[in-house]
Amino acid sequence: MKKPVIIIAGPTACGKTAVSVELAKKINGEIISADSMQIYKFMDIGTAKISEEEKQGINHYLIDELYPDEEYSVAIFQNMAKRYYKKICEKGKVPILVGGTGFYINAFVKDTNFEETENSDILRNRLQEIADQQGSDFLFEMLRKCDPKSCDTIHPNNIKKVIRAIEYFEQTGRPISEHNETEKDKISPYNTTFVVLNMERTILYERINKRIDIMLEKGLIYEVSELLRNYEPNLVSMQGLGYKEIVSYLQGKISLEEAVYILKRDTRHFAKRQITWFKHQAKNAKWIDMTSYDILEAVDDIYNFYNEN
RNA sequence: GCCCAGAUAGCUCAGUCGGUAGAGCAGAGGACUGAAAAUCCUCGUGUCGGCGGUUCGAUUCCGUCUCUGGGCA
Repeated sequence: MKKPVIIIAGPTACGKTAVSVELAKKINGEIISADSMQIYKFMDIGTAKISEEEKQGINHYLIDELYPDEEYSVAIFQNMAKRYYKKICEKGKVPILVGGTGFYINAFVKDTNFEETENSDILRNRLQEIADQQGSDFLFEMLRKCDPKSCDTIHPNNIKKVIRAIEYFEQTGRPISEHNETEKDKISPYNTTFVVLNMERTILYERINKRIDIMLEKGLIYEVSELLRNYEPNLVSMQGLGYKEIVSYLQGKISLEEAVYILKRDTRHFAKRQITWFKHQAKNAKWIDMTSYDILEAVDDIYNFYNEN
């Protein structure tokens, strides 16, 4: 029999946090965060991280576990999430995976196979240099030599994807297209109750704009300036929404007004990309429209859906 | 009141030596399998301010009106 897991996904600012805590209270659950940014300590306001009071005594994992200069990735997430999943089950509690990073959720649900490889920054940098100097098309032709099949699915301009494909081949001797093929149609080892929270687009965008205004009031600028005292602005963590824009402002590259405009706009774009991902990836998920829905109404829906499974 | 400059896509603007128009941004859709809050792809018809005139034909030239900037009184 497959092990159960409840997944609460959805775009940023749609109410995942509040719903998940209420659900956890109701079913004796614990929460694993599937969020690529809330893992970092000291990054609280910009990531809209749940506060201690908001947790209401519910255990949360994969929040505040790494320092901003530590590496985090799907593979690391998956590893840690699996460990916490087991731990929660052993306690006799229900594991709830909550977050907006769809890529991570997929990796957990399908138990995607990530092989152990050593850090390859040198190779990545070398390939990036080739792209910068000889052009992205040149790099793309390099990919064609080792993995022609990937050239059908990766766009030549998508340098990050091209680099990863070449890197994969260099490290494993096999094309990544082959790997993707086998992992793609994998059947989940879990019995998933997959819920996607969503909202009428214009309302969601209003909530995003408002949430950013509140972040500013709470001291986002101070949070970022404090981070800059100990961490480099080029860290992956500092590329998060709310951080890179405020860094640009603090460095005098743009005005505060511009920074806020860009932050709101890019967060809206991000939400849209999240929705696109779940539409395509979260098959047999139950979508709940939160536009005029109460948190407890949503919790009831999820509870019923969970019991049907 | 007078003079000057504008009025074109949701916004900022380009352009048509007269043959009904196009960029950026916004917005929409999509991809993604070890950077994912990342990265990348696709999508542009709108009384060209109103009304007249010239013309085969006006968004483009002329007149006039309205509105918005700026200047002079």
